[in-house]
Amino acid sequence: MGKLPIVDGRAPIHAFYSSRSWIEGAAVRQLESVAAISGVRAVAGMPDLHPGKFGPVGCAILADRIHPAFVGSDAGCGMALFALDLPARKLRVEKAAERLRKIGRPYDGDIAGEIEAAELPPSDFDGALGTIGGGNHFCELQIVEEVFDASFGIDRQRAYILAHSGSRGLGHALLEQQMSEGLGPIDPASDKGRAYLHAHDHALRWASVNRRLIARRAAQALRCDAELVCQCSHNCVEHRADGLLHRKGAAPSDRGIVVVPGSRGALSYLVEPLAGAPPEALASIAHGAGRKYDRTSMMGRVGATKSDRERLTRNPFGGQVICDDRALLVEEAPEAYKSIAGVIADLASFGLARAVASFRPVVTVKKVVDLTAQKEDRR
DNA sequence: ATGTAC
Repeated sequence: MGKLPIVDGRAPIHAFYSSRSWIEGAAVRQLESVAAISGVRAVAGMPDLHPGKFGPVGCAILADRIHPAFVGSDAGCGMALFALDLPARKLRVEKAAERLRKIGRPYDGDIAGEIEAAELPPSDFDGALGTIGGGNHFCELQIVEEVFDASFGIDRQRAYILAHSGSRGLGHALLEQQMSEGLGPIDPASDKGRAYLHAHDHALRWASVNRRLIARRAAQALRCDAELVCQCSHNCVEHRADGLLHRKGAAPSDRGIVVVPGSRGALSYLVEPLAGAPPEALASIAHGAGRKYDRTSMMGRVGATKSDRERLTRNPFGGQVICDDRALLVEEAPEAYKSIAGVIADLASFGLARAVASFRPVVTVKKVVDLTAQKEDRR
């Protein structure tokens, strides 16, 4: 974060992680820098905390004004879980992977119709609707590993889709605009504040529609239907009675069940946030495993030979990874992430959430390079 | 993170 002014003293930082969650010193320093910013009222660090470009990821920040940097470049990014009417026992990994490959290509359906049906205003970035994007985004076919609480209707006979994506170019343009204006805090009652919140809300709705369309495309590819189980954003800001609550890589704990995914080589957990959670957690929980190692160090850690790449396209459960981008395949290797079991154990021991069910990855779709389209482009 | 800077 660099040097930041300390004006009113420092806001309280509450950490909801133990030593088992591999918290880097750099991430804690970023948290302290945030707490020292004038007008910041409280900071909560989650067990998936790790350093980010504009500040810590895996935290909630309560402030007197809007800080676009705390929302980051992908407002609305989040998780959505869907149940498929597809029997888990009928799944064949190779066949499913072959069918799911097509969702890595641009959506060739009626985007304008989707935008209209969702009552979204048209935008310059609608061409990306229904696509996964890059970075840590994915669409994963999963089966149930274990059900801890049957009352939420998780059915071990069914297959599931987990979509992690965001607002694509829309959120990026929103932060770019703020950066060009100095990236300072904004009074929510000002014209600028209202304009930011309006664009932010648009990005959140767009991202939610995007995740639903990704899941629908996946279901169509698998010749079945998808039914929403839960969805939420983990990059956002909301106006509350006690201030502006920013979540940067933190899921809400006041809107029902939440998926906390592990890496593509680990289980994902559906959790129930607990009503009796301490208020210092700022109505938030962890949003995933959290990065353990930065992207640039991963090539040296996992190797770059053909056999290294082959290993990276499979997961420890016998599942497959679809990722044509070699660098991304390495950067997002399971080894780059913390233990999701440790994150879930921390959430439980601090009284923030309890596990409802766990899921195992069968096929993870990342970036697909369409060779036929490339050839056509060259002509 | 990015219809991805040069």
